[in-house]
Amino acid sequence: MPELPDVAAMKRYLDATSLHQPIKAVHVRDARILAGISSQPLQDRIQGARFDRSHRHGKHLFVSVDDKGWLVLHFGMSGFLQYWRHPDHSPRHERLRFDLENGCSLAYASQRLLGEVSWADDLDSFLKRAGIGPDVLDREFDVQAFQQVLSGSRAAIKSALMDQKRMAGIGNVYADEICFQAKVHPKTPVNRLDVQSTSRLYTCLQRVLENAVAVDAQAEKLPAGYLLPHRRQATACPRCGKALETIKVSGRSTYLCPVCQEARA
DNA sequence: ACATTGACCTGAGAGC
DNA sequence: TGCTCTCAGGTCAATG
Repeated sequence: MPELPDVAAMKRYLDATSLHQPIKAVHVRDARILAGISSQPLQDRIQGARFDRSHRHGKHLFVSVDDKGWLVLHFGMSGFLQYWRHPDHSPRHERLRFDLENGCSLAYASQRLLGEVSWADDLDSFLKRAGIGPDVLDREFDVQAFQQVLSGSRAAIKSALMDQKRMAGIGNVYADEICFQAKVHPKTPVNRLDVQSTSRLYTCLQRVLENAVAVDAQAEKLPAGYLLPHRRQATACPRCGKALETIKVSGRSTYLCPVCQEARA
């Protein structure tokens, strides 16, 4: 689930529920989720403090803790946040829980443990050290920046879109959507894209992600004509009605319309 | 440089 | 019901 729009929705959720409350207790329910910090130091830093504000970059959510540093949340394939009031509503795969002063709790849950929770003293150095590229919805990530991070690549465009070192935020599902909207075959090598296709990809990237953020990443609320809600049913192309195709690109399941996204390479 | 594969984990769902 | 197999929206390392 958690690509840029999903993480943006979780940021909104966290901001609306959990900021400015003193944190009474921190429960590490499964320490395997922690990376680069162990339970005790994490508890020491957070217990008694408050979450000030949050910041999203790509698929990472950073939560400022009393301006002393950042709790870093990455959700892997199956992570999410849940906030609740009554004690028996904790989510199934709760890995980390914060009990707030107001009696409510915020949990980081993750079935598959593929994400990780860590700590950063400074955002920029964290991102730099992790090699994470620019956030694709950052103002500064304009079409020139997009061309720049693609230049010299011979990779399949879908793989390049998903490469967090080039640009951060796009995952398997939205990469498919962007290619579909731009009418580009996901396997097209980057160096064989013409100027029009590249700029169309950029425009679609922005529009798709902004639309998804606007509806909190709820697939059923996306505009008509999107591919995403039809995943897994492998039905008909929402644009031309022809049968959708399922292939592998860099080992990942890929949905496309072979008519609308005709391969030219 | 790039694709592929397997690993990391834990299920859900399909097929038998 | 229960078993086995495949698949899942992320990323990393090893290999060709």
